[in-house]
Amino acid sequence: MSSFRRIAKHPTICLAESCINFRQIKQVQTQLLITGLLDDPRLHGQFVASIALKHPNLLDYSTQVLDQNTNATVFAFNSLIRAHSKCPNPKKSFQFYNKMLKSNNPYPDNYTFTFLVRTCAQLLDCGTSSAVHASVLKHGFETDPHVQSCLIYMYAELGLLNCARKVFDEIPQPDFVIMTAMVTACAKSSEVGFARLLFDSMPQKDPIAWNAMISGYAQCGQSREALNLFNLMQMERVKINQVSLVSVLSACSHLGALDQGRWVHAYIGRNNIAVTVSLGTALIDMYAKCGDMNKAMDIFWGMKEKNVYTWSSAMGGLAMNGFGRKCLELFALMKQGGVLPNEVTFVSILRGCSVAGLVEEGQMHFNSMREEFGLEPLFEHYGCMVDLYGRVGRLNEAWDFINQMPVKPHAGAWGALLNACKIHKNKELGELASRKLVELESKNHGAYVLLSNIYADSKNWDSVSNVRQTMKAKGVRKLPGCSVIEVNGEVHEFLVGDKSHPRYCEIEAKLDEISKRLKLSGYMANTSPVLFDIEEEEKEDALCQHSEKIAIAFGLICLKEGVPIRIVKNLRVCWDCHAATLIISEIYDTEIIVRDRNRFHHFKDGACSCNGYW
DNA sequence: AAGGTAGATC
Repeated sequence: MSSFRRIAKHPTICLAESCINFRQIKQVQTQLLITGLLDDPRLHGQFVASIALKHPNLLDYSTQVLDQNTNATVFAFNSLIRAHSKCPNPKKSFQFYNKMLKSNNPYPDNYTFTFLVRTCAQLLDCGTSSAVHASVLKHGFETDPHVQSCLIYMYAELGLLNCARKVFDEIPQPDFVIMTAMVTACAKSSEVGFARLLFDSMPQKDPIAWNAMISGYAQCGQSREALNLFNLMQMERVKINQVSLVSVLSACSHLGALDQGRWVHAYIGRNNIAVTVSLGTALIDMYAKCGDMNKAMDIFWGMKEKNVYTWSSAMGGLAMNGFGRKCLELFALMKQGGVLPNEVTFVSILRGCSVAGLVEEGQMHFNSMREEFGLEPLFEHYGCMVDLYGRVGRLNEAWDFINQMPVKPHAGAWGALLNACKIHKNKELGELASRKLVELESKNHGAYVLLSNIYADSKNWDSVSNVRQTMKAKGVRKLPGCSVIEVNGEVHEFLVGDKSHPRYCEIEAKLDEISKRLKLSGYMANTSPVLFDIEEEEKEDALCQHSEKIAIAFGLICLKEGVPIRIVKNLRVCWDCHAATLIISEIYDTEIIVRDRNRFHHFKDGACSCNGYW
């Protein structure tokens, strides 16, 4: 006979788990009381656990039930600690722990500590966390692998990689779950290189370990590495699941790699992979960030279940692609559907108002954040409001808004004002904004570049070179412009003045041709974005070397007629490139879609979706 | 009767 025995759940407990409301639970409790079953500590524990874990809205009630048996088991206490560690007020977990300690009955066990550590990870309070870690040591559970991986997870959440590392280093033979926790911890703290070393040293890796490493790369912005590792995962024939694909799609979104993203979409269909809410959301985000908003919305409407992530992604995508009103329509539907917006949703809403120029509507939504939804506006929201006023030229209101903000204006707010000053050519306010911006972020190249653009607009070359000199003195460098274009699933990257591409001869000839055709159509180079005070002709030459122009030329060479040219740029599109691209889309009769640092530009028949404001 | 590691909106 085996000594293994499984404790079957009492039928009344099964009944308690299937209750759907408080009244039914009360009935079950009465039954347990009458039959005296609640006096049995084991059944009492099961009952407490079934309420606490299956009915999180009745947490307070399960606490009362705990007190109804003076011999409550550690299982009952642990269940309540565990249930509270997942709820909005995780601090309550400690009440039960303290109660156990005070009466010495029952004693906390290794389970107790895994739940307490999770509570700390939820609370994000360093003092509490180190106190709990001390208790783990005091009770001698530091060698329990479950407790160890929870501790590593907790320190990673707190951003204390050194502490996580210390726990890890003291484990003589970490198993692969602990290794995976450490890989995640490193990636979260941007130590993705070390994460990879650990990952490579693992003798065996399950899909979770692979997914942890891939998402680590994706979250650190190392999107190409994420894709490379995903390919390796396939070559090693590791089982791919939804989590793998969500991370890969996120990498595609960052890169703007539409072909790769489409491949993932096809893979899902080919392998009959169930589209979970997060996978669907990742697909929407990928198509939106690659500029194919129609496809993104097809998926959106096709999803049965949608949560706040799904709605926010779709709304953010619409705003980013210039469909401000559609974004607001979606918000109305979201509210009708009973999904509550969060802070991120409001960033999308305010951006939607901004691109559509709907100032009053934006004000209304901004106020509703606090009044209707109890959400405190964050820096981003204030920045969006400055942008909202500034974009339509209401610069004074933007200025007033900044000065009346209840929080200290951050770089984003001044940056939005500065951009508005550039659009509406307000030199005085622009100078002020850029001075503030530089005070906050003395290495912010964007501030200097925008300011020198403002000066260059009025051909004030002395001031332009002053700005240049300040940049040089402070060691501020302009981030080199870089444009990416995908051709046949292959990603081609071009930097400013980049001549390194193997087909540069063809590209140069194409650039020449474009330049001639532009001139024939009456286009005049707007040389103001060139920061140097050089001769006009040289400036024109320098402009032709902007990375997006090189990428467009390459696209015209390689892509079939009728296929839109899609480009992802790391900076904002410059004014000259914008003007030139408008005409190129007309004379070459091609659609050109450019994603810049902020938003999309869909160029077609000589017009752009941004209407000249970006 | 229970516990450890991976994923989406900024």
